[in-house]
Amino acid sequence: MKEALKLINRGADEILTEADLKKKLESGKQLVIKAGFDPTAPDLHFGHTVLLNKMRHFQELGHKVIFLIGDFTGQIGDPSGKNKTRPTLDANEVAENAKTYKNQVFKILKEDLTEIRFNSEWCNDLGAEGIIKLASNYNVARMLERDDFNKRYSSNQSIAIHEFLYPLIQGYDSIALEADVECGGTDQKFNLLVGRELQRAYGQDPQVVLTVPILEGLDGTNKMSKSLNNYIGVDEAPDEMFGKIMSISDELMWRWFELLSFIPEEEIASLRKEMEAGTNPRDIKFILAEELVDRFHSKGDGKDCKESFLKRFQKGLMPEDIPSINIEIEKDSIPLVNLLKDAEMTSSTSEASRLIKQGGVKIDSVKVEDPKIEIQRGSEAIYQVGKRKFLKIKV
RNA sequence: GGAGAGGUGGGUGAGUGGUUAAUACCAGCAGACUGUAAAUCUGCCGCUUCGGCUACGUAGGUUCGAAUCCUACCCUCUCCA
Repeated sequence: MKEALKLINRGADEILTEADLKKKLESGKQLVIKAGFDPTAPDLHFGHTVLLNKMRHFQELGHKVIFLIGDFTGQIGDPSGKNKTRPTLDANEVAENAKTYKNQVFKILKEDLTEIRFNSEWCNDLGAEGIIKLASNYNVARMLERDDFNKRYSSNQSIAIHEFLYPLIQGYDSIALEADVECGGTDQKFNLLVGRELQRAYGQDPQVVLTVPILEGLDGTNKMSKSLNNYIGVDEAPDEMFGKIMSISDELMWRWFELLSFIPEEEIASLRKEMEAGTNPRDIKFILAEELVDRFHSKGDGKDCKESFLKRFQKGLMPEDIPSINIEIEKDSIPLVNLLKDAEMTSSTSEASRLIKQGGVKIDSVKVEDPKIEIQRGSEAIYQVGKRKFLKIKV
């Protein structure tokens, strides 16, 4: 029991309440562990894995994990006026996204102890009556306690009524699933607590709320998210993943060790001492990068990445596995700027021309000086844009 | 329903008829320096067939000329009912 609690506590931000958790664990029954995911963004990144790791811990203790896809909530769409219109998903897209999730989550979760569910299963039948009944169990004053509502309310920004419904529906999911524990990021704390109260109102044993810290993205300050483009996807190629991990700040490295690594805490502490004693922080970052690449690819890939990384940057060599593409052209030659755009190495010809002027474009390791050069048909070369983008293009 | 305030490039936010593709800051990108770190410095930061073209909520209008003036509409916020 002590060990179980220790495992669950590792990397957790808050457990509400630990006494309740202990009681549930002691009951000896298989607990239902729930966590919700957005159906519109099926690509998991490292930020999500903090949560998945925690769910995995419960599985190690024999409990059942429910990976809940909020397709019902996703259908309602746009949560706040400013965020544009969120595309509403049809059943096919949802199924497609669920498949993507499946391919990704089982890199961490145990398949036999995981159920993938959709909240439309029960929400579609809720009806107006059900929603009103649900809403009657909560009140506006409490709702306004939620941090983001509070901020918007006091700074005179709009809060749409249906935004109040989201936490309620999320809570209803817990009722439908009879969840024993719900896990989520710290930013979900309020919503998770609503679930707790609603379960009580519906005569259920309230769920334990477990929050995990939000992982900072590559920039080191903002939370990792796709829209900020500061993320590492679990599906990314080994080299890409390795490179991105190496590019994080030393500060952030320790945070990632804490939240993503499975290395025992004591060992992490001694690594920190090593660094203070003069070890190159880069070498310590290698340990992190290797571990994570191994986890999301195959054992040994991390080491390979490290080797090619060293080759590339210490000796200034090209990476080994450069993807290559063919570009068809109509005339006998094509301006370089257009080629780069067509190959999607830059987003526009203007950007390409800018980068060339700034010395950021190389062909076969030779810096391009003239933004107007043309590439002849039949040529094949390795193009480099910036430090990280390499592509072999055959014209 | 009434009165008022406001909607500017990824974000914050200047700009009230004319060198304004639009001040400034942040973010982002490239280069230098490094450990593909941070910090710092430098440059860039709408698109283009390089002739131009399209941009300041939307649609019209006034004008030689509008983000700036007028009209209608849409949206957000405040106060009153």
